[in-house]
Amino acid sequence: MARTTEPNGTPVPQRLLAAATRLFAERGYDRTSVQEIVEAAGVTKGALYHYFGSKDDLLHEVYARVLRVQQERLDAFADADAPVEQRLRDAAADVVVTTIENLDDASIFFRSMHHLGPEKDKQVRAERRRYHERFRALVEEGQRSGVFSEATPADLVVDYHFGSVHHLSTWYRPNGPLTPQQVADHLADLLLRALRP
Amino acid sequence: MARTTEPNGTPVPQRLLAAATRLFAERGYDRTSVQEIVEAAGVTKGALYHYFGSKDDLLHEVYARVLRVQQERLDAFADADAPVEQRLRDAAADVVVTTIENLDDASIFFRSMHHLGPEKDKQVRAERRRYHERFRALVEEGQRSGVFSEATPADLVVDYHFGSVHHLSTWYRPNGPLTPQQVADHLADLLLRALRP
Amino acid sequence: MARTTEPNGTPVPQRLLAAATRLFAERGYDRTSVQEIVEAAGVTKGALYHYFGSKDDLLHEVYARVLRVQQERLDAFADADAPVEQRLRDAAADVVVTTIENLDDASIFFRSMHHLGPEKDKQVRAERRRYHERFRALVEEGQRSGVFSEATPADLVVDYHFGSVHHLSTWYRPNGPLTPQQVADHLADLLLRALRP
Amino acid sequence: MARTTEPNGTPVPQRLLAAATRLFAERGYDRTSVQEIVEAAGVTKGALYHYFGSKDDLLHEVYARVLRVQQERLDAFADADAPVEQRLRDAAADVVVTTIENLDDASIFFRSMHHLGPEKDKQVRAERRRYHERFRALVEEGQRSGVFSEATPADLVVDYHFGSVHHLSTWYRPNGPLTPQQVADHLADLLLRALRP
DNA sequence: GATGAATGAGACTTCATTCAT
DNA sequence: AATGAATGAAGTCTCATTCAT
Repeated sequence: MARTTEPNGTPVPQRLLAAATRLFAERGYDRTSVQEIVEAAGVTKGALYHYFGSKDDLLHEVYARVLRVQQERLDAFADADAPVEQRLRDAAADVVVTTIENLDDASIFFRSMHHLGPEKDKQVRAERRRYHERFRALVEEGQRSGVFSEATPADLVVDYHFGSVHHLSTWYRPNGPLTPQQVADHLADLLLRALRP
Repeated sequence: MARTTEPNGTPVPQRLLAAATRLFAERGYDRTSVQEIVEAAGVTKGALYHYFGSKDDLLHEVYARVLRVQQERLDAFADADAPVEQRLRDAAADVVVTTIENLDDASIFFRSMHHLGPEKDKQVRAERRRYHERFRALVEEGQRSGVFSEATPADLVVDYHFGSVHHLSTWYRPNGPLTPQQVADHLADLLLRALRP
Repeated sequence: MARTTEPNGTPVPQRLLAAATRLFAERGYDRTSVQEIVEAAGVTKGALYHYFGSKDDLLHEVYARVLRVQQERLDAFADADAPVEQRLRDAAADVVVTTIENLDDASIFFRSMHHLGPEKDKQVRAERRRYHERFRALVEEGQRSGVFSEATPADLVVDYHFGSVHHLSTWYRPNGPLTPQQVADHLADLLLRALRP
Repeated sequence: MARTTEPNGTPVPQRLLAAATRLFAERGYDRTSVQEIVEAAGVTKGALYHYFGSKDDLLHEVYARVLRVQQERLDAFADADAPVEQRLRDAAADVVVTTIENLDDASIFFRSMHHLGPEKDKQVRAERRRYHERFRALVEEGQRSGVFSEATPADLVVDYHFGSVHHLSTWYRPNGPLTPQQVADHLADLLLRALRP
C-alpha cells in the first residue's frame, strides 16, 4: 500500500516542517511561498494542505517545537540539586548552546513572531511568559539568599541575558573563532559577574 | 479617510517617512502595503513614487536616519574628556535612552534589515560595523588600562550589550514601571558590573 | 461578459493562445492587457499565469507556432523533386498563401518581434536565419545552374521577396479583389521574372 | 531676454523631436516614456507639453516629416523629363536611399503606425494613398506605353516594391557590405527586371 | 493520501497628463 | 517659457487556498 514516505524515508509532515524551517530562517516567513516549501520538501501543495491547515500552522509548529525543548531544558537545570549560582550559570549557558545549535529555529522565533494570528500569538506569549518567570525565579532566589546583588530588578536581568541570546542569530557564524560552548561560557560568565554583589 | 496627518504644513516626503516608520514598526515591512502608507500620509501612490524610488527606499531612509543619529551620539560620548569607565557608561546608557525614545525606528532596524537589497545591505552593514568598532574600542581601552576585566573578548562584550538594546523593542512598554533613564541606568550598570576586574 | 469562446471543450491554454493571438494582431502587444486576454479567453489571470510564465511567453508561443509551420512547408517544397525554378516558385507562392491565411500570426510576427526578451529573441533569430538560408540556397542553386540571373546577390533577392510577404499584413484585405492564391501567383511571378537571366 | 535654446543651440521643439525619433526607433512608441524623452532632450516635462499637446503629437510630427520629404522627392523624380523606365528606376532607387539614410524615421513609420488616434490615422493614410497612387501612375504609364509587362496589376507591383522598402529597417545595417546606393541600385534593378515584357 | 488546475484578491510600480507657480 | 509636484488609472504578476478527481 502507498506509504507516506518518499525515496527519502522521512515522513512527509516532517519533511515539510524541515523545509519550512530552513526557508523561513533564510528568507523570512513572508518571503517564503508555499510553492517553495513544497518544492523543497519534494511534495505538492495538496500534500501540505492535507497535513497542515495553513501556512501559518507551519510557523506555529516551529514555535511549539522550540518552546517545548527550551522549557524542558530550563526546568531540568533549574530543578537540579546544586547551588543557585551553579543552576543559573548552567541554565544561562545551556540556552545559549541550544540556541546556537538550532539557529534557524531561533531566527524564526525572534524575527517572525508578529506573523502569528491573535489566538496563537496569545498562546505563544503565555508559554514565553512561563519560561521567563522560571528563569527570573532563579535570579530572585539568588538575590534573596544574598549570592546575587539586588541592584537590578530580576526582570531586567532576565531581559538583559535574553537580549544577548536573541542577538546570537544576528552575529554568530558557525565557522567563527568560538565554539558554541565557548560563547555560552563567556555569556554565562558575563551574567554571573554582573550579578556579583 | 484614515489620514493620521492631515494636509498640514509638513512636507510630503516627511509625512510619508513618518507614516512608513510607524507602520513598518507596527506590522513589519512585508505586511505593510504601499497603499496603507500613502493613505496614512494622506497622499496618493504617485506622490510616493515621486519622492522615493521604491518601497525599499523608504526602509533605507529609516535606517540612514537611525544610523546617523546613533553614530553621532556615540562619537560625542566616546570622545568626551572623562575616564574610560565613565565614557563607556555614558555611551551605553545613552544608546538605551535614544533607542527607547525611538522605539519604532529600533523595531524596524532590528527586525527588517534582511529586506534590503544587496547594495543597500552592504552599505548599512558597513556603517553598523563602524559603530560596533567604535564601541569596542572603548571596551578595549578600559581592558588595556586595567579598569575592565579581560576575561571576555571585547567583541563579545559589545554584542552582549547590544543584544539587550535590540531586545528593548520586544519588552519595553512606555507605561511600564521604569522610565527610559532608569532602564538605561540599570543596563549600563549591569554592563559595568560585568566588566569589573 | 466579453467572452469570445465560452467554457466550451477547448483546453484553457489553447483558448488563451487564441485570444492573445487575435488581440496582439488587433492592437499590438503593448496595447493588449493581460486582463483583456483572460477576459477574451473566459478565464482568470491566475489561470493564465498557471500555464504561461509571463505575457512575454504568450508572444513567444505564437512565434514558435508560426516558425514551425513555415519551416516545415519550406522544407517540403525545397526538397521536392522538380526543377529549381519550379521549387522556388512553389515555395515563394506557398509562403504568401500561408501568410495570408494566418494574417494575425504574421502581423504579430513582423511587428512585435522586438518585444521579446534577449534569450528568446536570440532563439527566434536563429530559427529565422535558418529559414532565410534555406530559401537563399534555392536562389543560389538556380544562379549556379544558370537558370537565374546573378545580377543581384542571393541574400538581397530573399529580402526582396520577404519584404513583400511582411508587407501583406499592411495592405491585404480578405474581401479585396484577389484571392490569396492569385496574390501568391502574382508575387511569385514577379520574383521569377526578376530573376530571369 | 530668455531664449528657447539651451547650451546646445538647437531650439527646444527640435531637440524634443530628435530625441523622440531616436527613442521611438530604438524601443518603440509604447516602451518610450515621456520622462525618457525630456531627459534625452535636456528639458522638463512642462516644456514638452508647452510645445506638443501630447506624446501622440510627437509621433504624428515624425510621420508628417517623413511623408513630406518622401512625397516631395517622388514628385520631383516622377515629373522629370526622361523616359518612364528611367523615371521609375530613379524614384524606386531614391526611396531606398532616403529610407536608409533615415532608418529611424522608417522604423517608426512602419512599426508604430497603429498607435495613431483615429483622425490622425485617417490623415496619414490619405497621404500614403496619394504617394502610392503617384508611384502606381508611373507603372501604369510604362505598361500602357508597352515598356513594362502588364502581367501584374500595377497596385501589386507598387506593394511589391514598397514591401522591400519597409523591410529595410529589419535587415539593413550601416556597417554591412553594401552602401545605401548599392542596395538601392539592386532593388531598383530587381523591380525593373520584373517589369520587363 | 495526494494531485494540480483554477481562483480572486491584492501586491508593487509606471505613466501621461495637469496645474499652480 | 518653463517647472516639477501630484494625480489616478492601469499595468504585470504573486500567492494562499480550494476542490474535483
